[in-house]
Order: sequence, then structure tokens, then C-alpha cells
Amino acid sequence: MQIKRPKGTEDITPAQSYKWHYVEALMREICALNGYAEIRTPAFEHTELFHRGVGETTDVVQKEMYTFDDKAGRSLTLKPEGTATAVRAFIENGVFNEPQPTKMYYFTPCFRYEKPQSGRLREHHQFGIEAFGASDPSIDAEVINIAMTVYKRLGVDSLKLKINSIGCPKCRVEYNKKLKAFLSPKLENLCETCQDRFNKNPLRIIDCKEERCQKQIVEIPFMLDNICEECSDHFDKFKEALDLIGLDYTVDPRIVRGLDYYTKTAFEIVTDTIGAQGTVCGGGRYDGLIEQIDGPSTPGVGFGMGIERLLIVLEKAGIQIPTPPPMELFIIGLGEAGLKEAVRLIHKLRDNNIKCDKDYMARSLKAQMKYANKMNARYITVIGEDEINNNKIKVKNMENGSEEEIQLNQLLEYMKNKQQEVK
RNA sequence: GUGGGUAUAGCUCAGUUGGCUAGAGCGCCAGAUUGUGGCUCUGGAGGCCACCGGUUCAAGACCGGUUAUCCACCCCA
Repeated sequence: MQIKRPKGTEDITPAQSYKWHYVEALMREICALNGYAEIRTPAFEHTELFHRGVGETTDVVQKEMYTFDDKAGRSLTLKPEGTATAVRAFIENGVFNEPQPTKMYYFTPCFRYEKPQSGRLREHHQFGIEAFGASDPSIDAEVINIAMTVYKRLGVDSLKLKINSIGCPKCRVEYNKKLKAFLSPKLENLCETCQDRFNKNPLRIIDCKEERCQKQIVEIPFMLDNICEECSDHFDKFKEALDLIGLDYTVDPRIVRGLDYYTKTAFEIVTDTIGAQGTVCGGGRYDGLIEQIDGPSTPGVGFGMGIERLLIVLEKAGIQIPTPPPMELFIIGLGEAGLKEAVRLIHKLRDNNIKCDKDYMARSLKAQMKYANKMNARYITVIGEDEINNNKIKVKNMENGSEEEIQLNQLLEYMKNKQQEVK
């Protein structure tokens, strides 16, 4: 039986990887511009990190984690998301001793044991950023702007930004009371999951898609209408900052993120072009998280952006990612002497940053021409006995078919000039 | 975890009410008088028709199971 890739995973083949390079390079550029530096962290962590960081009541922790014991009996878990790890590394490496805020980004695989569908994998990749140490609402807006800028620069302008405030622990206590008071008379009309949510995390009931639940909660009090003065003030200034940047948004009191650590700002960037899984970026503020996992009391805000979903958005929008630059020169060696000269030359040219190649398949001249054409080589040259003896070669422009005769020992200079012309 | 769709060449797919030596396009390889690509033409390689069992004289087609994959729910990026 042929071995196949595990369910919900994807291979990124050489013919596809340039797309990843392109979007990652763009993300790095935008991060650098905004003062965010990369952090690289392990793909797995002690399981406890996610129990404490992501939250016991979340679906992610309850049923989606890839957890296993290593040979010494430690419980480890493949990262289901990026923020908890970033926070752990921030604390562990004492990064809070450096000038604040700490602004960083990462690319990471994330693993969740889910049933795959369009835009949903068991291993997916996230581009994420986190800003630690600042509670200023303008940094919430900065974080979101980075996400929006990535898409904007790629040519996507059809996305919608939805924002909400889900309060802080202080106002949430009051709100939960209010929620429960509202819900308890309707409790038996709610679905099973919501009845469970009622005790563990009533806020999530707002998010339920069950029709019977939606019917019951049309007049449910929203967190947004019940946040404390501090949170309300933060939300106002946050919106103001979005306005100053010029970002369009809609306030959606229904946004409740699925991870427990969020406070105040919560946001989603959504599209309706890629199927049911339309959230292309999600994030928010998590002012209690760092303390929660034994770090100094430090506010934070960040997002995760799914790279696979981003690529689907681009594909659906018909946006072409630029292909890598073509080969400058393909050298066709003929005869023993010509083949040797081809080997010598391609390495000499490569040492001088000329992208070039030769045949390795013992192909005929014609077949090599065809191959060079398929590789989109800009120039080709044929080198055999005569060329070597006379020190003269013809370099052919593959775009227009024209040929120029030059001296063999001038090939490097000739190609350098051609390279200059392009730039 | 629940529901529905689909499994035939590297890729995209045909295969008529069960009757083949299982096909096409693209891609790959080779050639079209021996040192010049793209277009065209010719040829070739490549399939246990997902797997296991059943019905039948006969199964790629029908039935059952398994697995994989796609889509949706839940949830999320």
C-alpha cells in the first residue's frame, strides 16, 4: 500500500512554493516597516501551556489537540495556535526586560484534530503578530492595520473588518450575572451545548447557530452594551484610531472569539468568497494572558492569519502571484569538449550571480532546446568543438529568436550586461 | 463527532440499460533526414478502473463493507 499524507495535511510542491515565499516576504516587509521582529519557537509545547493559556472550556483544548506523551512520560502538544507559545517565550526569555513594547511576528504550523473541509486543515500555517506591553488602543489598530495591509498589498480589497469589545474580567462578572438572569428562564429551550455553555462560558451562547437558540436570544444583552467605563473608553479610542488610519469597519456585537484569553478588543477579518470558513484573520487583546501563565502583568494584542486561506482568497479573486525570475542562460554542450565546457561555464556564471543551467539528461540538441524553452530560459548558447576552437559562440535570445555572435571568453561579461539591461 | 457527494493514467475527466484488448485532452519521453525552441504531425511510456467481499455466464459499471478525498454542521485561521 502506498503511503499517503496524513488526513488534513498538504504538500507544498516546488511548483507551488514560490507563492508562499512571495506572501511571506511581503508579510516580513510589512512587519519590519511597523517595527515587528520575527520570533521562532518550537512546534510543540508542554500540554499545560495550552490548558492554561487557551482555556479549558474551549473546543480547541477540549477536543482538538494533538497531545502525546514523549518517552520520558511528559505530556506534549503540537501547537494548536500561536499566541500561547509567543507569550511563553516572551516570559521565558525575559523579553519584558527589553524596551517595551515588544512587537513580534511569526510563521508557525498549527495542528488541530478537526474534520477537514474547504479552508480547514489539521495542519495549517499561520502568520501571526503580537504586541506586548502596551495597552494604548492605537496599537490595537496598528495590529489590525498590518493584517489589512497584507491583503491590500496583494490586491484584495473585498474583505470586511468586524470589531467588538468583549470587556474585561471586571465588567464580565457583572455582565455574566445579567446574562444568566436573562437566560435562565429560557434555559430549557436552548440546545444541549448551550445549556452546557450556560455554566461554563455563557458568552459563547451568542455565537450559537442553532435556530432554536437564536430565537431565544434575539433580545440578549450584548457584552458591548455592558462594558465598564475603562473598556468603553478603550473601545472608543480604538475606533478613533481606526478612523485616523482610514480603516473601514463594522461593529459586530456578535463576535465572540473561541479562545478564552481575549479581553476588550476582538476582531475578525472575513470574506464570503472561500466557502463556509470565511474568517481569514482573527485576533484581539488579551490583557490577562501573560499574568495567567506566570509572567509579569502585561497587556497584549495580536492576531493569527491563516496562510492557506489567504492563498485561497487570492486564487478565487484571480490574483496571480508573480513567478520567480526565469533562468538567464541555458548552455547546451555538444561533444565531450563542449559538455565539459558547459560544466565549467555554468559554475563560473553562477559564481557571478547569473542564473543558468545545463542539461543533465543526455538529451539531443533539439531536446535541450525544447527543455530550455519550457524552463523559460531568456538566452541559450550552444558550445561544441568549433566554438571552443574558434573562441566564438552564438547567444540566442529565446524571446525574439535573434542571435548575437560573441567571443566564448566574453560570455560572462555579455551576460552581466544583459542582466543590467533588465534592471 | 454528525450529515451528504465523489473515488478510472502525473493532472482534468469520458466510459450510454452490466458485454473491450479501458479511452480523450493536457503533461512526460522520442522522432519528422543527423548543430537550434515555441506551431503542427507521428509514435511511445504510463492504469490490479481505491481496497475487500457479494450478485451474474459476464462487473470499471449493480449491491454491501472498508479506506481516502471533497463539501457542509460544530468550531476556527
